[in-house]
Amino acid sequence: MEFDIKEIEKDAPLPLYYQLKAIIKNQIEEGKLKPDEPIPSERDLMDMYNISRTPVRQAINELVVEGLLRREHGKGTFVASKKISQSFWRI
Amino acid sequence: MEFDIKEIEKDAPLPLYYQLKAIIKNQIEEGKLKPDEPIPSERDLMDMYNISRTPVRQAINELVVEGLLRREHGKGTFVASKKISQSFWRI
Amino acid sequence: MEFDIKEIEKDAPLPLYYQLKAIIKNQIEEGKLKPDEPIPSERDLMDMYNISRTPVRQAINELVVEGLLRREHGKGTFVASKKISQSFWRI
Amino acid sequence: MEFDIKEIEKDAPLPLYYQLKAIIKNQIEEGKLKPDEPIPSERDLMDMYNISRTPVRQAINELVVEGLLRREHGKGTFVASKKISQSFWRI
DNA sequence: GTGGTCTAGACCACA
DNA sequence: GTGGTCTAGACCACG
Repeated sequence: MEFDIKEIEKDAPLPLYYQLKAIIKNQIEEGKLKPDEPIPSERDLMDMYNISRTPVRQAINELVVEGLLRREHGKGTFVASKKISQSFWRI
Repeated sequence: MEFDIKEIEKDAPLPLYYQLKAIIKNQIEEGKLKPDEPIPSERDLMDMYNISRTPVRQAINELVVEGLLRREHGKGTFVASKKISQSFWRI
Repeated sequence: MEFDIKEIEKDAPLPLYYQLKAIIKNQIEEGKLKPDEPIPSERDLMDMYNISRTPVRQAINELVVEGLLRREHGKGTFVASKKISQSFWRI
Repeated sequence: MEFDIKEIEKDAPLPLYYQLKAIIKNQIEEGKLKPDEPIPSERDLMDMYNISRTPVRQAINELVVEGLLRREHGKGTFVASKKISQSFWRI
């Protein structure tokens, strides 16, 4: 698993969660995060970007809803296996 | 000893331990588990419901506190003998 | 709030949670922790004693059952307000 | 970590724990198990040799006393780091 | 950023 | 071979 810690701009006009969401989404689409691989834990993301829990969870939540990520309680958050379900629900 | 393996819903809004607690409680109250009979071991409950030991122990713990179960180290967990103690502690 | 970080002995015959429970209990009874004051967070206690969350929670759980502590989700764990409830439940 | 599952003879005149102890000792001395490496868990050893918990623990206990193994609660049992302590205590 | 729940293990103490 | 304790994490629900 690779995870680039690109920058988040705290003064940017874009919400923190939105920037983080874009970063994660990018890494999935670029293939740096592969299906069924774990992404960094919520706590790690908080520390990596020095942001609080709220934007981290909002970013992940939306990516889960969009079908790009899958959470497993007590285990972690993973890149979704297939993009089928994603496009299915997006209709 | 009979023990029905009703279903636990992993996506339910109710915690796993709470669902398991309700199942055990139910079987005691329906008389499927009788006083002084053993319930399945913690490891068996883990396997039966495909859950981890933590929710199993929490379910049992609470039923012990409520006076419905009694643990015996090295021997097992049993349905409490009388309901007297139970109602006694309930005020 | 004062909290003395007395020692926990990892090789002691007493379980870690039991030692921690005694430490907290002591400080309440000595008045170093006063009613409605918060005790250190679970994660702080983990760090202070270099132990895992399990014994920390077990120590606190038992003190809650004994009426010495009160938890507030999202806020913290506090010394119980009165000792009345405590002795009440003790019979 | 390598661990050869040599045979244990259940009908042998030697106690099970003694045979297991010899097997583990052998693998440490042959260097198949290296310092600070974990040995198989107690449960795994039970399953590997189809023996009960008692001989497994007795074998490990004695190797701990002899300074060849070191236990870490909740983590595992490891080959001792140095043989110094071992010979030290053996005097 | 707390407490609440859970995973997936391990060793320990008691029959 | 049970229940008891512990490790080292994770995500969840609530401020």
